[in-house]
Amino acid sequence: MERVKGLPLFADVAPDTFRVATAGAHLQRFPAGTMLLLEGDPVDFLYVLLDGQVELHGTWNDRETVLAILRPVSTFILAAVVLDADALMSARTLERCEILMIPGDAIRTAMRLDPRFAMAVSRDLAGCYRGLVRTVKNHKLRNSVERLANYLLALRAADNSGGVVRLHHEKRILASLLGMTPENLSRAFSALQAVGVNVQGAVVTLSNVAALEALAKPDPLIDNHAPRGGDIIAEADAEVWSSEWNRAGGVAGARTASAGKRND
Amino acid sequence: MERVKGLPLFADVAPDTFRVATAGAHLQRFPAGTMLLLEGDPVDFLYVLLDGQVELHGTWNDRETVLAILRPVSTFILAAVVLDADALMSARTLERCEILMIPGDAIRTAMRLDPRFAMAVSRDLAGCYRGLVRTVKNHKLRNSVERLANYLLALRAADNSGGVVRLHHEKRILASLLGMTPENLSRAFSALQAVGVNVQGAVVTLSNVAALEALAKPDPLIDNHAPRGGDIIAEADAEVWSSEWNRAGGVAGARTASAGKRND
DNA sequence: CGGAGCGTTTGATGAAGATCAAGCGATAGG
DNA sequence: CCTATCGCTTGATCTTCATCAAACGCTCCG
Repeated sequence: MERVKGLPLFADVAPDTFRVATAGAHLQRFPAGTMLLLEGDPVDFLYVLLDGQVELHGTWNDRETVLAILRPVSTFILAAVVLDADALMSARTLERCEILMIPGDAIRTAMRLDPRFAMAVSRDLAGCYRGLVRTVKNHKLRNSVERLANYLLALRAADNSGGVVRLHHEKRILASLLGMTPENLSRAFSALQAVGVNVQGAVVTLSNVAALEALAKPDPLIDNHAPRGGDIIAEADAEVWSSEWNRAGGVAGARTASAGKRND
Repeated sequence: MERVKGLPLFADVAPDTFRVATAGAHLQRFPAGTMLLLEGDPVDFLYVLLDGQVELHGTWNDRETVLAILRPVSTFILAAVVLDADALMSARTLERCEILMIPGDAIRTAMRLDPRFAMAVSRDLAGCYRGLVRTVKNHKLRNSVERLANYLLALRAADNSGGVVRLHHEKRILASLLGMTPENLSRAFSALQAVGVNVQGAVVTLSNVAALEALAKPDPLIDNHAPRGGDIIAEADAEVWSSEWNRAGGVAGARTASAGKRND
């Protein structure tokens, strides 16, 4: 429960509101591979992932694509809860998970009672929205090798790791997340050997980060390199971090220069 | 000003809040082709499009893609305002526009004062978020001909038009929005001739809607066919409409059947 | 009226990515 | 220990989409 109170969503909230919101909430454990929610289902609960990994995916016409992979602590399907609408994504556990389920009614009631909570919900949603904007830009503006290269750099930044990065998921899931087939992910990795990327199972070594960056051309307006863990847990925090880092000049103002050039 | 008060964002709000929020707001006219905002810029205002068309786009590495096209009445870059973050998208007028600009501070202050307003902001953001989820699914799960087919059907539903649909934008902009080149949009239109689609400038005639639907396989979890205009102006309203329509069974429960099949 | 400019279309070609098929390598179970 | 399974890789082939080039049709304007 303390971990829940520590969530950005509840951090700034009056004790009464917290009680209202978490009334009827229950903690539940799920085995790996459990369908938590099927797209099209009405959404009765806000889910808070406390431990494990959850995959959000969408299907159409016998095709399936992974839309996001969540790691603790994060909330999901908040948007559907706010609107009391049907889920647009399905949710499935990738590992054994510990999840807090908060009734949607309680959330909506708490929002009406406490403007600080409503504000926190807005911030959370705004963060998720901006995350999706980044996703769309990533997919429409880059090819698959570029997406993979930037994914590796983002992972490096998030985990504050040096030249060795660990993939957190199976490669076929990563492939779907990045919008390609497992075969092409494999080929994309080989293509990145030329810039010092080597793969051994889940362990990826980046022996030439400069070359990788030259190929990837990471952009703070697509890739959020906020270091996760510590202060930054919610998307919203990462977004604010990104803007501030950007304003402070980022990497020697590299972005500023290119922004000026674009001003034609 | 009455049109602003009529926005879902302000509809349910106390008069005091409305005054706070619109303090310092000013109405402005812009000619066609004006850059309202460049990605990476700090966002000082919430924009409310009252007349004209605005394009939101993103750039990377000399490539550019259209992310959304807005028509009145709609607000934009609300997410950046809520977080006081930098813009992730650039905004450009496509025609002469009439735009209300509300200082971001005023919005954030109003949210803290009035939970109903904060709730309205949350609903708006949730609606936009779900719109983007639909966009991502559309792009990752469908090829270009399928995207065009569904775009035409959505246009038909939105405008409540029969077999004749009018494109609201230049084809090269539509192409970018749908994630393809102008050349391929042209070819996609020719491919759709086989299912009764004919193009003459901006006028598209759908002489065989059944065949078009068989090819497009529209899905309420990707395509929101809420009829725009009338009650439904904001994305959030459209989302709620979609869920309710879906629960009521939609087109003879077509969706329900396929959802059941997916339950394997 | 004629021509410049622009958006669109059409065709030819090339690159990126999907699919199909087979083989590799680890892990789990008999 | 052997083998079945599963995820991953590799190669060959095909589809989809982008690019390049040229022509068409339209509007605007001298």
